[in-house]
Amino acid sequence: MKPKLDDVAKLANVSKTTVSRVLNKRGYLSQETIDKVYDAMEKLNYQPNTVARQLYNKKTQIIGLIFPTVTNPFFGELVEELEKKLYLQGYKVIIGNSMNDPEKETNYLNQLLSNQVDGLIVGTHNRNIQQYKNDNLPIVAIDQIMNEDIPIIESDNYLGGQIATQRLIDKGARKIIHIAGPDYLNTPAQRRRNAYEDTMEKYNLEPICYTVDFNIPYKDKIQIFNRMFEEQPDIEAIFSSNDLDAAIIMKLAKNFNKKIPEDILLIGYDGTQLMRTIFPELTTIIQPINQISSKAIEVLNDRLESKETLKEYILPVTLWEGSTS
Amino acid sequence: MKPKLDDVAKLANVSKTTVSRVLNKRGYLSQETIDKVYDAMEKLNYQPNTVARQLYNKKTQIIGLIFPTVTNPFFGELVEELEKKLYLQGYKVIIGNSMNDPEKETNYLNQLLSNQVDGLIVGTHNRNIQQYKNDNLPIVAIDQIMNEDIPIIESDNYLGGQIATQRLIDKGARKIIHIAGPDYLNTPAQRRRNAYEDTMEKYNLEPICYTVDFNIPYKDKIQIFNRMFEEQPDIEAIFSSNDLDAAIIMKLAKNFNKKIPEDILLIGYDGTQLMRTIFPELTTIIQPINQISSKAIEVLNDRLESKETLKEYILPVTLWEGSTS
DNA sequence: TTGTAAGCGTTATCAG
DNA sequence: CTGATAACGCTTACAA
Repeated sequence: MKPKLDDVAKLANVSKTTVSRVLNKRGYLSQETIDKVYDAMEKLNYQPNTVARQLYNKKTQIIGLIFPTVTNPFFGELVEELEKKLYLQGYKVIIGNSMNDPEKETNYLNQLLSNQVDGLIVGTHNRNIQQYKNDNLPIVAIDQIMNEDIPIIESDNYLGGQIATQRLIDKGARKIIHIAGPDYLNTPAQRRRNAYEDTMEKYNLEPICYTVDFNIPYKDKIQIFNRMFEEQPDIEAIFSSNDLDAAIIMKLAKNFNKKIPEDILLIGYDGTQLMRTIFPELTTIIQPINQISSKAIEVLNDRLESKETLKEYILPVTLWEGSTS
Repeated sequence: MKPKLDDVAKLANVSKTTVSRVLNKRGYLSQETIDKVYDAMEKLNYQPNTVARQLYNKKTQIIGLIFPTVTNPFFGELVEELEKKLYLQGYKVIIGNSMNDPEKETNYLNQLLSNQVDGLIVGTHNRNIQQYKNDNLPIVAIDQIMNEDIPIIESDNYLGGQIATQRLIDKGARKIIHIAGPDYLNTPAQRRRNAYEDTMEKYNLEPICYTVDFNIPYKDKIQIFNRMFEEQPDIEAIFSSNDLDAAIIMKLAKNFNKKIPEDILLIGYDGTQLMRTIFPELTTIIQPINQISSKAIEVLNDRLESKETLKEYILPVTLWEGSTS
C-alpha cells in the first residue's frame, strides 16, 4: 500500500495539517517540524496523491488534445509544440487520436469534459458537438468549426490556396488539379479549395478537384492518385492540400513517365519541419505551427480565466520555394 | 457551477445512492425511479466527476507514455498504435515528449507515478531511475533499459544490424559507414551498432561510426553529415540507424555528386509506414510497430495484475527492399 | 506554531 | 427496492 499523508503524520508525530503545510510550504512552521516531516516522507518514500489534490482543487492541470492522427507530420509537430508549451505552464496533456471517427471523438469529448481536463484543444474534423452549445466551455479549435462559441485558430487558408494556385498559373500551367480534403467537412481548410476555385475562375480555367480523406490508408490514396493520372493524361500542375499526398504523387508520377517539374508542376501544403528536411525540393505553403500552438494556448488561457476572446484568429502563411514548381 | 450527484438526487427526490446506482446500473431499481433520475440528469446536463471516481477507485484509467518526440515517425506511429489499443481497453493516455531532457523525464516520471496514471510505457533514453528500484512498478520500457525490474520490449536490434551490414557487404561495399545514436546511451538499439561492428570485423573491414543524437535540430544533423562526406570521400555505403537520417543523407549526397545507389549504397532503419510510402526506394529494416505496441500493452497488463513477466521480449525485424541498396 | 474537523464528488456497505 | 453513512487522500477554515 502506498503511504499517505496520515502515515507520514503519524511517523513524524504531527497532524495531517502540518504535513500538508510542509508539503505545500504554507504558513508558519518550526524548522524542527519541517525536518521531522521531511525525514518521515523520505523514510516512507511518500508521494502525494495527485487525484486527491485534483478533487479538492477542482483542477487537474491536464489539457486534452484531440487530433485526427499524430502520424501526420503536421499534427505530430503541432501536438509536440502544444505539449512543450503546456508543460512549461505546468500542464500535462491527454491525447486522443480520433482518426476522424465521430464516435471516438464524441467519446473523448464527453469523457474529458467530465472534470478530467481543465481545457481542450481540438483539431478534428467532425461535427455533432451540438450538446456543447452555449456552454462557454474551455475549448479552442484549430482549423475546425465546432460551434459559434468556440474560438478558432487557423492559418490563412484562403491566402495559402491563392498563393499556391497563382504560382502554378504564373509558371505557365493551365490544367491544374487540386487535391482536397472531403468537402462535406466544412472546415477552414476548405478555404484553400475556395481560393483555388476562385483563382482558377479569375483566369477562366476549369477547376478540377480530387477529394481524398487525409487519413485513409496509404494504399487507398495511391489508388485514387493512380486513377487521377489515368483520367487526366494532359495534367500540367497539381496543388495538393497536404504535403504527404504531394510526396506520394511525386513517386507515382514516375510510373506514368511524368517528370516533376518538367512535365507536371507540384505544390504542397503544410510545410512541416520534417518535410522541409527530407523533401526540401517540394514547394509548399508553410503553416506557422509555432504561432498556431502559441495562440491556441493563449486563447485557451483566456477562456480559462473567462476573458472575452475573438471568434477567429488567423495567422500568416509563407511560401517554401522548392524546385517542384 | 457544475451539477453534482447530489443536485440530481434532490431534483429527482431520491438519495445520492440511488442516483449512483442508476448511473452505474447496479442493484435493483424500479423503472419509475430510473426514469426520474435520467430526467433529472438530462435537465441538469449532469456529467459525473471523473476525478472523484478516480479517487474512490484508486484507478485513473490513464496510462502515461514517455517518449523522446512524437515528431519522429517511428515514435509517432508507435504512440498512435499504443493510444489506439489502450483506448479499446478503456484507457486514456498522457503523453510526455521528453526530448531526451533528463529533468523533464524525471519530472514526468515522478508526477505521473503520484497516482496520476495506472501504468507507464517508457521509450526515452535516459538513466537516473535509481529511485524506482525494487518497487515493482507498473512500467514497461520500449527499447530502453531502465533497471533490472522493468521489462523491456524491443525488436531484434542485433539481427537488424546484421542484416543491414551483411546486405551492404553482399552488394560489394567495403568502406561502410554506420550512423549511430550516441554511445553513452546503453540502449538495446546499440546492438545494431554491435552487429555492424561484429559483421565488419568478420570480413576484416574497418568499422567507422558517426554518432548523431537523433533529436538534435535538423540543421545540426546536416552539418554532421556534410562533414562526413568531406572526411570520407571514398565512402561506398552507409548504414543509418534511422530512416530520417538516411533520407537526409540521400538529399545531401547529391551535393557531393554522389549517386545512390550507383556510388553509395544506403540502408536505413525503422521502416515506418510513412517512410515506406513517401520514400519507398529507401531500403530499410522494418521494426514491427504493431507487435511492439501489442506486446508492450500485454506485458503492462500482466504487471498491473502482478503477474510474473519476462525481463525481455524480442520481436522480429524484416527487410524492406528498396532500390538504395 | 500546530491541530481538529469539514469538505471536494463519488461509491459501497449495511440497514431498513 | 431505497437511504444513511463512511471512506477514498488531500487542503483549508477555524480554533487553540
